[in-house]
Amino acid sequence: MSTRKSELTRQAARLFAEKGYHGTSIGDLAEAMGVQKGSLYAHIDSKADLLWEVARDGAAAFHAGLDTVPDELPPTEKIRLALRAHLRVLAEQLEIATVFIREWRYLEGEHRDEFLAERRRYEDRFRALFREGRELGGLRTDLDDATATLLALSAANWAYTWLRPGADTDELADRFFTFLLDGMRGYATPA
Amino acid sequence: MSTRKSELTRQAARLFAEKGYHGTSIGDLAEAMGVQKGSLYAHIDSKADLLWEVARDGAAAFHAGLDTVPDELPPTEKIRLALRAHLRVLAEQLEIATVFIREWRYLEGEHRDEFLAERRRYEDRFRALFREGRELGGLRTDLDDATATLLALSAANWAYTWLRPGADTDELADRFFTFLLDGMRGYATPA
DNA sequence: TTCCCTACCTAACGATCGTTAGGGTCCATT
DNA sequence: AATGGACCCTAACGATCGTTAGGTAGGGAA
Repeated sequence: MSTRKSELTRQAARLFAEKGYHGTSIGDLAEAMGVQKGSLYAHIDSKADLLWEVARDGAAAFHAGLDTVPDELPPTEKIRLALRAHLRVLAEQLEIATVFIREWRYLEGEHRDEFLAERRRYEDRFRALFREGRELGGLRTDLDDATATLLALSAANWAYTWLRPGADTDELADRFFTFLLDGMRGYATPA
Repeated sequence: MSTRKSELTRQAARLFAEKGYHGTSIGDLAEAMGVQKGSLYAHIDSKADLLWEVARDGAAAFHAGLDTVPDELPPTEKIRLALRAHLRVLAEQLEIATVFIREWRYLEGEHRDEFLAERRRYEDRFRALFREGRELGGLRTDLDDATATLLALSAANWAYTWLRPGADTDELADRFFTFLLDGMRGYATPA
């Protein structure tokens, strides 16, 4: 892949995250590249394709994050590392991640279907960790793992709205993990 | 307020939520109203004003939700009811809530500032509940209430992406509440 | 030297954008 | 009968939209 093309998708991710897909014009992108807007079509077929490429890169980044979690660890430890991986991708590639989380919905047709499949697969991989934790130990045996996954992924996804690039996401992920596992109830006040 | 005007803001909320603010044209709005696009300007000054009105309605709805939580209850109970209120607003006014949560960022100038102030105030009201829980009992005395609030509000906000109108949000809120308070760790596996 | 590829240019296309001006119709109130 | 307000129309404005066609400059490979 040529240098110029990858620079263009980088700028696209930045602008789509900042101004939204529909709020970003081809002219904006051309200006960011220091080029006339017609010149962009040497690199892309359409604006929609650009969105697709950024969204696809985002999906790949999040999946790659989960891939770093070793298989043989205890389930709860894998959940902790999965949270770390998710937040790390978010902080290190915030603009691409923002497109993955928020702007993907402007995809149309096959691209949209393909994206949704990848996104569902990512959520399923996450969900499997909680099921594993319930079945193999670490988590409560009566765990509602669908709700548990929802809670964890909600926290993980919403972070794109407030996470600052360069933050210590490992420490933050561990704090979230502790909350999710142990809760926040006071010791002296049972149910 | 005239019937037509409020119908227009209703349609605006619906379309902004569905297609995004920049993805919705004045022509789309006019078509939804069964009217020529120029005719809309008898009711509004600009498209931006319309976004502002929907966002403001959203802020009012969420604040009104928190207002229903009685003051004299135990802190943890207030947190449970606050979660219920938030999810109820979400489910009952999903389109307005979506604008409140996602589309507000296309506001500009004073409207944007005013919105952000209301939003911050809402988060502060939420945060106060967790601080109260730590100080007055119910939550752990060593609670990191900033992170706790973040976790709860993340779950509450992200719900706009998957919540279906008409869902039993009270039961769902209680499930989230139980998770947040008691965690998901298994009894046989202490830290 | 010739050839091709990458990269960008200029110039324009038809469509659509948000917005405005001026006029018209209906109806309730006076 | 006259008034005024709510509501909508037509027609157009200048700007901007995404996209295309055809041409040019430079550099590395043949």
